[in-house]
Amino acid sequence: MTAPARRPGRRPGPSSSRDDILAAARVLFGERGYDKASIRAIAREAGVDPALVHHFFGSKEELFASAMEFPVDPAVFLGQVMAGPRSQIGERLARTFLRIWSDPRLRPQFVGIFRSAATTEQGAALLREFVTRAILARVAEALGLPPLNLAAAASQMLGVVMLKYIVQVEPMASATEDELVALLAPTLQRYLEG
Amino acid sequence: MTAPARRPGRRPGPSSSRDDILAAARVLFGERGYDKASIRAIAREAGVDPALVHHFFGSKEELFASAMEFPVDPAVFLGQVMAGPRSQIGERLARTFLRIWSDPRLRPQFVGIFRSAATTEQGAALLREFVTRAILARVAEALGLPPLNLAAAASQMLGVVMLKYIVQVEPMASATEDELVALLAPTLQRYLEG
DNA sequence: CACGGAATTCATCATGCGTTGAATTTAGGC
DNA sequence: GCCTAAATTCAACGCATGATGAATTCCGTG
Repeated sequence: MTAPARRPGRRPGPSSSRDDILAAARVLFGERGYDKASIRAIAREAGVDPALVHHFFGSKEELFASAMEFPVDPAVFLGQVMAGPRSQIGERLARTFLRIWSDPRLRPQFVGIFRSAATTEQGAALLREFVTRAILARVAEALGLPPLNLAAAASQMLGVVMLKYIVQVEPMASATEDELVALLAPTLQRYLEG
Repeated sequence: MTAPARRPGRRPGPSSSRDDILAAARVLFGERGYDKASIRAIAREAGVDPALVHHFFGSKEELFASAMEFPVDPAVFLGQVMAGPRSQIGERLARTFLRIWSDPRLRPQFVGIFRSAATTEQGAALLREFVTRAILARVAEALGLPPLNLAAAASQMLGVVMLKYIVQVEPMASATEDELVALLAPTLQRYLEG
C-alpha cells in the first residue's frame, strides 16, 4: 500500500486538479516561502504529477501569481474601515485588519505574500505596488493626510502580524483580538488624525 | 584577462580570507536571503574557492550563524535607551533604533536577520530568542510593564524597518530620521508608559 | 633546513530543482 | 460512434547547489 501507481491519461469524472493545485500552492508558499516551496512538493500535496502544474500554469512564477492574488478586495476593506465616525477610525482599522488575518482560510495566503515580500525583490514589488496604489494613494486622498502618516499606520499593522504570525513572539502570538485592538487603536487613531 | 587562474596551495603573505568570507556572506545573506545566497556566490564575492568556505565554517548553516551574530550588544543598546528621563524614553528608543539601522555597515546584517526570520523557521527562532530573552524579558522587568506593551513597541519598530528597508515603500523609504522620530516617539512613549 | 600544520584549489558526487515533449486516457460536440 | 481537445502521467534534460576528499603551496617552529 505505498503509491497508488496511477496510469497516465485523463481521470474519469469531473476534475478538481486545478483548484487542488492552487490550494496546495497557497499552503506551501505560505509555509515555506517562494523558493523552498517546490513545484514537486506542491504537486505531491495536490496528489498530482508535477508536469500537470506546468500544464495549467505555465511556470512557477505564474503559479505564484495565480495563488497569491490578493484574497481581499481593497475596496471592501476600505469601505469597512471608513464606514463610521472618524473619531473611531483607528479602532475599526485595527479590528478589520486583525480579523482578516485571523481567518484560517486566508492566513496562508497572507503569510505567503508577507514571506515573499521579505524574501524576493519580486515579492517585495508585489506588496509595494499593492500598499502604494490600492491603499496609500486612495486613503491619503480620502482623508487628506500626509502619506507618511498612513505609512506609519501600515507599518504598525505589518509589524504586529510579523511578530504574531511569522516570528510568533509571546505574548503577542497568543494575544486576543480585543487586547490588540485596545493597544493599537489609539496609535492608529493618532496617525490618522494628522 | 579573464580569470587570474590561481594555483592551489596557500597564498603568500597574511591571509584575510576568513574575514573576507564573513563580509561577503553578510552582504549576500542580506541582499538575497539565506537560500538564494549560495556558497558559490559568497566565495566568488570573497575571491576564494567555494571549498575554502567549508574548510573554515563547516557548513552553510554554521557560516550563517557566524555571519549573522547580532552586531550590536543588547546591553549597550538598552543602556542608551534607558539613560535619561522616563518621559522621553519613546524618543530615545526610536532614535537609537533608527540610527543603528541606518549605519550602512550594519544594515546588511540586520536585513539578513530580518529576511531569514521571515523566511525560515530557524531564522524566526533566532529572532524570537533574541527579542524574547535579550529585550522583552529585561526591559519588562526594568520598567515594570506588561510584556504585551513591549511587544507592541517592538512591532512598531519592526514594521517601520520592513516598510523602509525591505519593501521600500515611499514615502517611508526616503523619510529622514527626524521625521520618523517625530512620528514614532509618541507611539512608543504610550506603549512604554503602561 | 626539515617538517607538521594551515590555507587553498581542483575535481567530483549526489540531490533536487524547473522545465519540456511525447505518450496515454477520458470528456464532449457533431 | 467519431474525433478533437483537454487532462494526466512518464521519462528525461540541464542546471545549480551543498558537500567531500585529495592534492598543492606556504607559514612557523625546532
